[in-house]
Amino acid sequence: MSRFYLTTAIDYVNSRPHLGTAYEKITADVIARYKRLSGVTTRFLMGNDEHSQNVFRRARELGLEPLEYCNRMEQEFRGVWQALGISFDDFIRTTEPRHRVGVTWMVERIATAGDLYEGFYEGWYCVSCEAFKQEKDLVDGNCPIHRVRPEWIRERNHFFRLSKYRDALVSLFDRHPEFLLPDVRRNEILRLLEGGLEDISISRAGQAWGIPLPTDPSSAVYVWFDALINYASAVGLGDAHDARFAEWWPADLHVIGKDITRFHTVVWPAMLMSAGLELPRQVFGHGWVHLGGQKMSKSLGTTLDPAEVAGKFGADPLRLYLVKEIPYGQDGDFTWERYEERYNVDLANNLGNLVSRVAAMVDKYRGGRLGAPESSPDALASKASETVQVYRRAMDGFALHEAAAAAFRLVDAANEFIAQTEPWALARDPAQAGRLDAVLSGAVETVRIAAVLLLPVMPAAAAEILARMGENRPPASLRLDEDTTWRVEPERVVSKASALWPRAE
RNA sequence: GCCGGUGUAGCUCAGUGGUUAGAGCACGCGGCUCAUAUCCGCGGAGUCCGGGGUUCAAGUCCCUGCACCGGCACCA
Repeated sequence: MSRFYLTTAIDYVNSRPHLGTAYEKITADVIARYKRLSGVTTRFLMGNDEHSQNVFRRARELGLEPLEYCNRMEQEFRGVWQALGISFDDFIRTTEPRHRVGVTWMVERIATAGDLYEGFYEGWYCVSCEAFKQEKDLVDGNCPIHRVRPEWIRERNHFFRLSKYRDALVSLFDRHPEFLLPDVRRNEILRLLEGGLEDISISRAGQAWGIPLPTDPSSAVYVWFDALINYASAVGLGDAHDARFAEWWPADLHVIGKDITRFHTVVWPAMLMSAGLELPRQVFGHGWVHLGGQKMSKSLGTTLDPAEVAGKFGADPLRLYLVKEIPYGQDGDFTWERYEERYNVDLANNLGNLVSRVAAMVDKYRGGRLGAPESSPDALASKASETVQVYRRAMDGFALHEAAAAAFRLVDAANEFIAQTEPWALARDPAQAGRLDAVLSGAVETVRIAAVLLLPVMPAAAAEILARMGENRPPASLRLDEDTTWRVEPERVVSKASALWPRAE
């Protein structure tokens, strides 16, 4: 029995999720739903990253205990994900005991392997920020936020022997070109590896907010070293006899933003190698969603609340836009103008209107009930079958945008078919009754197949369309193989209802 | 600075060395009336960033210039 374990990056909780964060979860959700539709046992993990000094500071600003603050933020995040129809199976928080167990185990294993040593981390430290600053981030030698000169601090902490794993990583990329997609990200990492690796510090001294380093409890595990481990701790890392870990590790796919590729394809595999664990099979670094050509930035206030966007036309139109209009792996752009355009074209005019006209004709000419057609439109049936092929190939290669576009070409084919066969003319001629049944059945069947293909992208809308087309099984029980095969039903009950997506002006 | 990417219709973008370079939107014309003023068909529209080169043949390959974007290790 095949299984698929996929994850997204866990999110800092110092502010509510923005559209870019939502983009990652939506595309991962499309992949998860596609796998389930394909009959693959799927586990989809998401979560929150809570051990950050920014989170600690934010909580204090609000006069809250950090954990109390994180509890509130968890509800905020879960609320947004629910509104967007994200079908995660598990949600991990890095403050959970199961994560602490995993991190502790991992650090101990790495230490046992001889890959942990004490050293000194040096850098510019801004007392007001309580954080180290990069040289390049300083403005005239001062902290850009507090406008004060940071102190040069030398802090004793613990290093991970990342450099030791350079050759093994080069070999990994060599043997598994598919390990990191898209290719542009892979090339960047290969160049980084060519330049050699330095060991990295994985602890911070004297921080109370974090997981204590097992080998030196006065230090905390640095936040991102802590964070990466969530993928494994969520399935029971830390207990060799945990059945869930044996079942689900390694992950099949980490979906992440392109900015954190290095952590996932260099540091994380090295950590796993050191600990003697299997490596994730694949990492996909998606691009950014820009706003009107501008990079989204919290500090510049150029962010967009996904709940606000979903509030306009619903979650499914937003999901469709992000999936279909942005080639997966590249950067994309969101503007309200373009969003409204795509809503009107794809949903109001094409898919929505198609559902309306088909249902209306079955209602008007056949009282909502279609008998067995004497024949089936072969051209349309082969178009459907060809579309399914294209769709599957695209989805399997993470070309989510092409898969969505393929489904909409089938919608176009149905509209074209109706224009050519003119059911309204057939309805006027009693001698053409059999032909009318065949035409209407063919149209309904095409809409049904298109809706099955759209289930991963627009789960709620596709389910509604299926119900209107007379599909009475629950969407979760449908399977891509059998349920996208052209059918000739002895009877179809089609329901007419209000417009799915009224045109926006 | 080094490395990489992008530049194609008014807009957003496709385009394996091989007829007359395509799609969607926008625009114009025609058709239909089942449908959410929707749908279907036809059409106008391009110095494929500039310059050189390879080739029987270049939007596509090579060199070069310009413009914009990204990456360059403790930024999830």
